[in-house]
Amino acid sequence: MSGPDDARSPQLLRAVLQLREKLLAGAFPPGVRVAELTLAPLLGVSRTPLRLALGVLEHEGLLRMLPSGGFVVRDFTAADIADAIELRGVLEGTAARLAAERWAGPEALAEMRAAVADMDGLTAADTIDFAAYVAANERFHTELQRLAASPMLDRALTQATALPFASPSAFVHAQAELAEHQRILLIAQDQHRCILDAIARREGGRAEALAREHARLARRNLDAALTNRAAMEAVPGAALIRTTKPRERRHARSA
Amino acid sequence: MSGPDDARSPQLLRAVLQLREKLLAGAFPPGVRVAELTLAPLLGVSRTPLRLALGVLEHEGLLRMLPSGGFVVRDFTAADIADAIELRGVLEGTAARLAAERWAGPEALAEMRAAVADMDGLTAADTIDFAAYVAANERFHTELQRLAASPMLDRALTQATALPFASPSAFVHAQAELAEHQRILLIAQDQHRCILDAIARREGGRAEALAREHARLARRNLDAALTNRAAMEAVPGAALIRTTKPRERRHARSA
DNA sequence: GTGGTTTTTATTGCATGCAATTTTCATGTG
DNA sequence: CACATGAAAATTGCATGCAATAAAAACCAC
Repeated sequence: MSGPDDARSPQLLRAVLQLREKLLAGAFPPGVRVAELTLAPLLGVSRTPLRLALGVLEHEGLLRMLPSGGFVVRDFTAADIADAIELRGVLEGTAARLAAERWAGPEALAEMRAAVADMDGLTAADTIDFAAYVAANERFHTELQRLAASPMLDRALTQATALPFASPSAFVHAQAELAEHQRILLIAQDQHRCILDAIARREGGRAEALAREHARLARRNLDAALTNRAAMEAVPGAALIRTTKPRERRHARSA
Repeated sequence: MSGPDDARSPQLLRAVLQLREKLLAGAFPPGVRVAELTLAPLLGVSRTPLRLALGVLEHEGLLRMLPSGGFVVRDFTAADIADAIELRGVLEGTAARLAAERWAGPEALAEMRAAVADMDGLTAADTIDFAAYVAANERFHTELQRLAASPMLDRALTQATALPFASPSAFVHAQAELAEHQRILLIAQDQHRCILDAIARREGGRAEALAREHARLARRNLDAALTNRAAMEAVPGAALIRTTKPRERRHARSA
């Protein structure tokens, strides 16, 4: 799902993985301070790698740095999420355009064609295998990124999709709770086909517009999920979404 | 120039600033390993904050992490820089579009108007005050970002412009060395005016297209500078640009 | 001289102690 | 009861020691 966490040392990796999981699961409510001395024994690592991990998670956007030092759990408004999705759309649109302009060789689009074919089969079935669909969807988006052949764009996309609800598959599970999920999935799949077609024909502008609109589908899912409690629960990182007004948290105690 | 380095502790800040300056000045050639024990005394900080600083610079893109641990100085191809500029164009285009859609209140555009007026005056003069122009230019781009009112986009733009040659003013100094610099500056200034006009009229699509093309001007400057040694020297971080083929650095010794 | 192996050196990653600072709690005052 | 003041506790940021590991050097066989 998220970027390459590898190439990092074991302790740091453990700390990042565990802490990220806890944060997304809502183990620490937004606004509370995450204290090193509290977390270190909890995660089974020392303060040094833990501090690095906190920096990583801050960079990912899950934590916010305090001016006086230390970190607090971030919260996200619906507007934040909408903007994150919009940003992903812009970046994937650029990836689609670059892919259309840059692919070369007869086999260049084979992998993407395979991913689309997979999803074709899955969406045609009566009951949808969501896990398999998510896998194929990720494959499609990863391939899009690869075809763009732009390390700089890679970096930007990695950061943009690091936020859990900005990832391409963020709302797939939530869709299962929605009445119109079958219809939405069919539309998404048609967009996949059209994007691939535009790339194959080197229609960069069309590919970009389509990829943007494809992300907008996630935005619509967000709007739908915001009025559907069961759907919202299925969104990763739901615990970090601010539902109430900027309420006065008298004492946002440490955790 | 770059993002908010504040809110970080003094030692870390010192390390980041000094090391970044040294890297951009070319104190360490690309490919060499930056060893903590070598740098710590050089920068006057301990290894702990230095390690954090290395992480920051890696995130900025100036350093690359080795699988075996440690960091090496990155190098950049012309294609990398072109893509970084293209990416900035895409993001600033999005900022311009959002600004057009979102600004409110009679005074919202005052600051941007002032920046444009400043540059109008400066470009009309016989000899151009480059320092003042750079300042006004930064003001314009900062204001564009503010008007977009999107924290997520802010993050992406901050990362994208962190690379020295991707910053909006990266090639202004290099322009001074080019024969056609006066003409280029006039074009750039006209683009500023048009972007502002499009935002004021809420013509989002036009604002986006203009901002993209505005970044393309930097791309043209890059192409020009690549064939002009004096101009290239004036580009920040020129020492990190790979000019030769991926030559075999037998022993890229530590520094 | 070249290639492979062992020894030596250098470097990173981690743990922990300490001082400075911030935050919290308690107390007193209007 | 609100608010300012001061003391106590907690927390961060930094420095440094140590073990594991990677890189380099030395060495030897061919």
